[in-house]
Amino acid sequence: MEYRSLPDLRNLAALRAVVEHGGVAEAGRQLNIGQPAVTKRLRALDTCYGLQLMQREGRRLELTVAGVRVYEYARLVLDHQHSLLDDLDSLQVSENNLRLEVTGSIGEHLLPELLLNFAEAYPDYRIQSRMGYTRRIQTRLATGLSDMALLEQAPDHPDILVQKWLDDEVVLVCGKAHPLWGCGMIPLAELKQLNYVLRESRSSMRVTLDKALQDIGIETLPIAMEVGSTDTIVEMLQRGQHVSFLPRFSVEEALSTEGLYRIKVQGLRIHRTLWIARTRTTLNNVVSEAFIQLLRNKVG
Amino acid sequence: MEYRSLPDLRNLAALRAVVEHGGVAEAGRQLNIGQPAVTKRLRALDTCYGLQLMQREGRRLELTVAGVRVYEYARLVLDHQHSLLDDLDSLQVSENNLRLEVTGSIGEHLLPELLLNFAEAYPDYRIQSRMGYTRRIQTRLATGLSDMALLEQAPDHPDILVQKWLDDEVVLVCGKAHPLWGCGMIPLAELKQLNYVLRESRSSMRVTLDKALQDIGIETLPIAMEVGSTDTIVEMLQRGQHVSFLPRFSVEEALSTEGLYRIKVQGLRIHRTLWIARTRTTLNNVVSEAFIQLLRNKVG
DNA sequence: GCTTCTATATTCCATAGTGGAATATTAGTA
DNA sequence: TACTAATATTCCACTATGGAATATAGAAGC
Repeated sequence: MEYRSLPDLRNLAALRAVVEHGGVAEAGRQLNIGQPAVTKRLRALDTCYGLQLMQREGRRLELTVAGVRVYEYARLVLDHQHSLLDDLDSLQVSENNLRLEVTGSIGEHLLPELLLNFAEAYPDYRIQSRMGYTRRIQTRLATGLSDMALLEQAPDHPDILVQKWLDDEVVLVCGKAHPLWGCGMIPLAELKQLNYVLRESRSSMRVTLDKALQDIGIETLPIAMEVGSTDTIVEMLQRGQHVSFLPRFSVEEALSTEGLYRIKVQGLRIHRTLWIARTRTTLNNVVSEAFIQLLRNKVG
Repeated sequence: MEYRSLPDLRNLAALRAVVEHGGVAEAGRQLNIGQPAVTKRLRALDTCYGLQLMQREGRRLELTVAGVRVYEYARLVLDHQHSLLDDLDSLQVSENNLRLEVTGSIGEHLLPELLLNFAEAYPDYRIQSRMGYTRRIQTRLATGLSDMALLEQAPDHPDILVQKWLDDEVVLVCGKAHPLWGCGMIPLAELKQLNYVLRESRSSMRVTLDKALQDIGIETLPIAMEVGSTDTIVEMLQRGQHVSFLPRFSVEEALSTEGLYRIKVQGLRIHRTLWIARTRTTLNNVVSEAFIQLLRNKVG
């Protein structure tokens, strides 16, 4: 490779900043360097690639066609550098630290209390938690970037150990303004009459739901919208236009404070399991033992 | 972004070289710098990421866990830099230059002669050609990285104009050692008795072939192997174990020199079209006009 | 046209970083 | 213990970097 002609990453960062902040001076401010330094970095990039990457359009600088390519490269590289740092951070394994990953719904609705309880019970141990998609979490477990995960789907990977955690249920709910509020039990056939807002179709909850519905012969529901967050769906249900299927644990609170109503459906009961997944490396880890202890007690 | 703490790309290149050439001294040789310089670059990377990336195992340097991540990042970044340079090269549009892309089979069997003829007829014009997969070619056309393409499949994109070029045919062939050499016509039903080596299933030829076979009620053939290159397949056919379906234009020569034999099949004739695709920007381009002229004449 | 305003480009300089030559250090090996 | 084949360190000439001050270019007002 043309070692001597490699661009300087700070040149690329400068280009990116100029593009994204709309000017050399502002870019300099963002990068904590002066305006002349930024100008010189743009020059250096031009020279490095042998092309003009930006040109003045009036008093503003615009990317040239080549500039666009380089800018995209800059973004790619800098974004990856960012997530590299993140990954390296996750590699800092320590004896008293557990790197935990959870799915979005679990992170929103179950994790906060768990972490508080844990911190109280084991003040010397630390849990480093983050949310992510099931897929990504699996990868991170498998590649040693995390120690343990709480999931809505059991991963199937030779290096990942799974155990059951909680029984959950997918329930049909509506808001106070909906005609079915307080309706009691409805027949199965009525499901097709309703108007749905659901989590996106690749979420674990949807996988369970779609399979369960298919089992009882319902192939499609009238879905008005697919949304990425449970809380947003709960918001939308308040309007009274729609109903939704949601995991029970995530709406427990709304149900008890009467923010949502659970519509029972004759002959429909969708059970599922929440899972604890971990890597072999955590088998003798004290923090993970303590945390699993706590996970089990909270339910017992 | 942490502008001041960005790694130097040459540090990453050094890391990569050390890993891939198995030593600091050899890496230095590859990069045309001395061994001390390489060592210092490794040091600098360690400092930059705050972690040791390689450590001595005996007299050899091995990547640490963190080192593996950084090495992967280095590869990503440097490889993309490489293809960025390639792309920038393709942006060098000029009046007398045509950036042409062709699929593998066309590039191997039809292009060489076309280019020779063109160079002779229009010594002042230049054609810059490259081979690629249909998918990638379409993208490059659409994003302005190339001007024209010769394809086995017509792209469906609003900015890409297509016109028919040649009629082609997909034919069944075998080598001299095969029992069917010189057999004349065989019945359709015998197709399932043969043993096939075909182009990979996502190639344009296969798309045509699979569709045609399906139309006459043949869902699957006994495929012994899928191979990425027509020439390799022709090699393999010489062994006499297998037969193959191949585009006629790519075996024309082998058929006439008796390197291959075409097995006719009763009631099976698979026609298809080869296409000329180009972007709107080439509409007034002199080189593209001349080239299309030539493409049409060669066929008449 | 002339001035003013705002943004980018240039120049000059102190300083930090780079690569090479020579040399020290380390781990394996006879 | 001496030898060998690696990597690490040191020192130095040289280049590149960023800041302060200053020049220049385009837009807008008069």
